[in-house]
Amino acid sequence: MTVGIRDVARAAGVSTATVSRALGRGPVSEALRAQVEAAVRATGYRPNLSARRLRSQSAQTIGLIVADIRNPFFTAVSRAVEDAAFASGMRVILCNTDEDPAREAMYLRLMEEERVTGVIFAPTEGTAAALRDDPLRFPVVLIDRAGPPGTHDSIVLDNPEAGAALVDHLVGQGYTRIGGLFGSTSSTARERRAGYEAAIARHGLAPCVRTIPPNAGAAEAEAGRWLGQADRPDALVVSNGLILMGALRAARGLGLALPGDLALAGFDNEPWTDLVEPGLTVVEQPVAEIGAQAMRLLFERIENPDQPVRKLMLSGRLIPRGSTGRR
Amino acid sequence: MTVGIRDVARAAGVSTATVSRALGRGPVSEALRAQVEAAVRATGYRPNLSARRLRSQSAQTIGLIVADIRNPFFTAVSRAVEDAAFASGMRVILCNTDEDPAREAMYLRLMEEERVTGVIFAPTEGTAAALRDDPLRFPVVLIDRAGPPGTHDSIVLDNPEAGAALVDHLVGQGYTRIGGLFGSTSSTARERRAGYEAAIARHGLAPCVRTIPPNAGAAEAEAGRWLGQADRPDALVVSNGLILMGALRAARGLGLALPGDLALAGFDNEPWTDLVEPGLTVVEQPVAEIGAQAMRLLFERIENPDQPVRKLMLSGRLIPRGSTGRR
DNA sequence: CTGAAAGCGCTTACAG
DNA sequence: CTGAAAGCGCTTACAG
Repeated sequence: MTVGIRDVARAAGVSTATVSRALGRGPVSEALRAQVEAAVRATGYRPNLSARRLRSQSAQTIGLIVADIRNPFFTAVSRAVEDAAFASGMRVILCNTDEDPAREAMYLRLMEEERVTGVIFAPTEGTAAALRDDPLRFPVVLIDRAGPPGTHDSIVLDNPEAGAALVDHLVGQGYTRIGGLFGSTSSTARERRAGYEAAIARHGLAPCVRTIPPNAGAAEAEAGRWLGQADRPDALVVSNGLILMGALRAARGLGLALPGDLALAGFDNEPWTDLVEPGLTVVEQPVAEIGAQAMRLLFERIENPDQPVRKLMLSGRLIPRGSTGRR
Repeated sequence: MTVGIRDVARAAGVSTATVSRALGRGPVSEALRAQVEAAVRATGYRPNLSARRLRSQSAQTIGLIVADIRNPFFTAVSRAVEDAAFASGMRVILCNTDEDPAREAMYLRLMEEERVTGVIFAPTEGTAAALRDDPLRFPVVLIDRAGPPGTHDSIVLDNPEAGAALVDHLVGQGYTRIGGLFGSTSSTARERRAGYEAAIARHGLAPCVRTIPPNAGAAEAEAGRWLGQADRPDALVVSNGLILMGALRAARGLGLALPGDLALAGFDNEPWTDLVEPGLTVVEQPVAEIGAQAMRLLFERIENPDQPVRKLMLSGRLIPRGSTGRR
């Protein structure tokens, strides 16, 4: 019923091998190539990619496994990944894990069964750690969160540096009671926290940290409790864009003025962060660059499987705005 | 080198047919099933999905073709689609078209070659129109933009109703010089404009419309020119969230106060729209519902290919906020 | 440059 | 319930 390569071969008066060569880059005379192309048009032939993959042992497929595509960081990265894949004639399988190790395991298994060309993966800390004992069967580049040193290529923000930069900025603006609200599931949040703590110590200040599931709802609830207390901090550093939004809502809900009652600073230069009043001080991540570089690392790994493991570290850019105005 | 079903069969002391049945839902005795499972574990076997697809003629794959995953509407829809696919044991291939007909055509061809189970597609108007003459070879549900009546299942917002609702609301708040800034490439924008124009006429007002490429930059530029004129409108209705953001930036740039100098209302209840000052009046689309229902329509179409074409129309919800306060 | 033939790794009638 | 065998639709040595 559906037209296969044999039908095209018959219509063109050639062998299936010639059809295959004419459609690929095989050596075919111009005359036969034209006949084949005409036959393809006449029959409406579409090659079956499953058959092609099985035979050629090449899936031409990239897996993209992220926590949640709705997180703007991953949205932007996924777009860059898809663009690079498109340019290389590859398709992208999209997977959301919700930071659930069971879903992560399921999708990693799927990637094996798909015999994917490679995978871009943002793992939870537990899964990343497990990667040491049980390395993946396909080329992979970890994004946003690096795994154990030396096991897989990765591309991450310089998180300690960025966390410290926010503290330094706040100290420079005159704040001294600087709290930190960090996500609890990712190495990213932990590294940003480490940078925060190092800078706090360097300035001779007292650290004050709370950790939460990295979503806006949990952030708003926890920040609401915290900022409602009498001994609340006068500045808050948070570890991602969703938490930043939750903290802002909490401050608004308590009637706290920014930056008079509270300074607020965080991560991800999302378009809304300069539209709110006051604008929010953030560390901008080069999101498109991260996606594009991740694909570059992946392709180079595929090209040369035995090259040493690489870790690419990008610096964030501090964008000071009104939310951290001088105290 | 890689372990196949034959290796598992050998290790389990059974035929490959039995391994296949044990891994699927075929009839296998408990004893043999246990042997097979042990052999799978021992060998680390992973079924080859390309081979399985080729043989079983079932791709278990959904294609998702949208304009740009970074548009929050498509971000949310894609998440709902992936959730539904995951629940049904299917994978999702993600495609961004940038509203480029050439990219749309390329991805539709890819879907044919993948022999996908079905596709969720947000087409440009031109491509949607072409679907009438050359219907797709796979089940498809159009989202956000319906094609020509009766050719494909679709799920859309009641756009004329929503466009009119925004005008009615503005008129009720005392505005009379209501302009419309609409995207130029989608039927969605055209329908919202039609609703705007119908309501404007019904109220005996004068329509005033400009159209632009549907992105924030173009919206900011055009709104900036428009709102800088002496005879500028006192209220603006815009056709999506990106344009809304651009228009807000333009108003801010011109120093126009909302709603005193200008009322502003649009589409998509993105999280930031109630964080800016004043909050922005929007029509909220049931984004998760749209994604989930699209998948339901798709599965039902796959189940029953000959059922009549269905068009599911969902009403938006007007959320009045400060940006359209009483004149 | 071209064709006949083998085979990628599975599933599924078919027969028992 | 189980196995031997055919075949899904391609690509690719191999030989000419």
